[in-house]
Amino acid sequence: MYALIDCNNFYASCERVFDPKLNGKPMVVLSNNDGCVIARSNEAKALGIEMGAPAFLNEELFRKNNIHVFSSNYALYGDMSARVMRVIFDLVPALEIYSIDEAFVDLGQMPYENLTDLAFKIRNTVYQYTGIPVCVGVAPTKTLAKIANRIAKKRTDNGIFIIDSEAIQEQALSLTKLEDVWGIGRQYTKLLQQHNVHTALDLALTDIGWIKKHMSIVGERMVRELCGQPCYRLEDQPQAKKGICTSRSFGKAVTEFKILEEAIATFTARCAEKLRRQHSAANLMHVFVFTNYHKPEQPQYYGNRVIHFPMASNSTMEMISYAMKALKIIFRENYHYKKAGIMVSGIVPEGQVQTDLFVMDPNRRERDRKAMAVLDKLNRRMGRDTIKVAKMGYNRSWHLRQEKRSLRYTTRWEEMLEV
DNA sequence: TCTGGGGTCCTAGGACCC
DNA sequence: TCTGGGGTCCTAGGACCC
Repeated sequence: MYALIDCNNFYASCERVFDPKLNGKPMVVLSNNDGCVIARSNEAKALGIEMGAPAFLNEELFRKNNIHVFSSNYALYGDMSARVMRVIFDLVPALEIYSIDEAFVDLGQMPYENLTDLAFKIRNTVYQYTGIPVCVGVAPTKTLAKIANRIAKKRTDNGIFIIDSEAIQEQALSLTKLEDVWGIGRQYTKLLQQHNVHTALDLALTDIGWIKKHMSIVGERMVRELCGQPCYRLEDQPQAKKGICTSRSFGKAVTEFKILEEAIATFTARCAEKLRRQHSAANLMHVFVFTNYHKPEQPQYYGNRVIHFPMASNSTMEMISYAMKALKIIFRENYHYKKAGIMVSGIVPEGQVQTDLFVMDPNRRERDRKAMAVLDKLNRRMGRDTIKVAKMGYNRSWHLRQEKRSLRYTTRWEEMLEV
């Protein structure tokens, strides 16, 4: 059996832990740059606020209903997530962290009474230790555990739902709409509805050959999982990423080359950090800049350039020097840039970098490696960008708009909650 | 003034290898 | 008479997830 543990309205719940006045009140959390609604409390959902709704179109609605609005505070959510995961990990044999607010657990052959006890124990302990409410769904496959969790959230009072018999499984499938199945997106919903498939139960009963033909092996696995046949195991060892991207929309449009340089240098430094954290190096870098496509009346431009490194790298200094060259090539005067980013790929393990006989001075690589190790250590201990490359600058004009961010209660001494 | 930021996997087709 | 049988790697495009 698998359990899926999913935090309720996670970002909203994190805010409530440190400001209990918000309990029972409608509230939303906005995306980076205060753009879209990305989390809603139940009260906000009940008021009809849609996921992904642009904030500036809903200001009236927010005001009229006294909805509390927050900028996203990823320092807080990331740290709270780590705490929730640690609490769960202490109670179970193996844990797969699936997303910032979800985890799968493999429960093996545990008997029913123990499953129920464990599910309650997880729910109660996480709430007691972190203040975050979670729901637990238990079923013979991951896809069914997703469905069980959904039912636990929407249709139970105690936040637990266990699929442990064929009768319950069939009932759970018949209560689940097609588009709510894990792996069914917009396109497959359209395709399947044309073939008179409307619920998860209809999908489970669809001819597997037809599924394979129209939805590939991925669809076949999904249908088998719905029938109770496990096709996915617990992945408790996180895999190294195959591509890493750091990109941001700017708080306000950028026209100056120098400011764009600082943004690109900063994004590159983040990508290099992420590479070093997973002990990888990249062979390719993709640099891109955008104007604002929501404003078709302005001149539009999309500039992008791919750089092949002479040797795979994860050195912030080296990568920034390549990124700056790419930016010089793609930059055009007189455009209002709204977004930029860096993507790295061709990722290899740090210890398996194919060396180049002619290009790079091996002494410099070794010097960079040591410098990066010291930089990471200092920045981990003293805070991000305590030591940084000068090109990343001090100009904050391109930074995110975050007008309503709460304090970083758990990661900054100076922002700790005062009682 | 104003619309997020990350990821994964699969398939088909083309170019190449022996 | 009548044109083999195996592979790999890369890219683009399309689907999906949180």
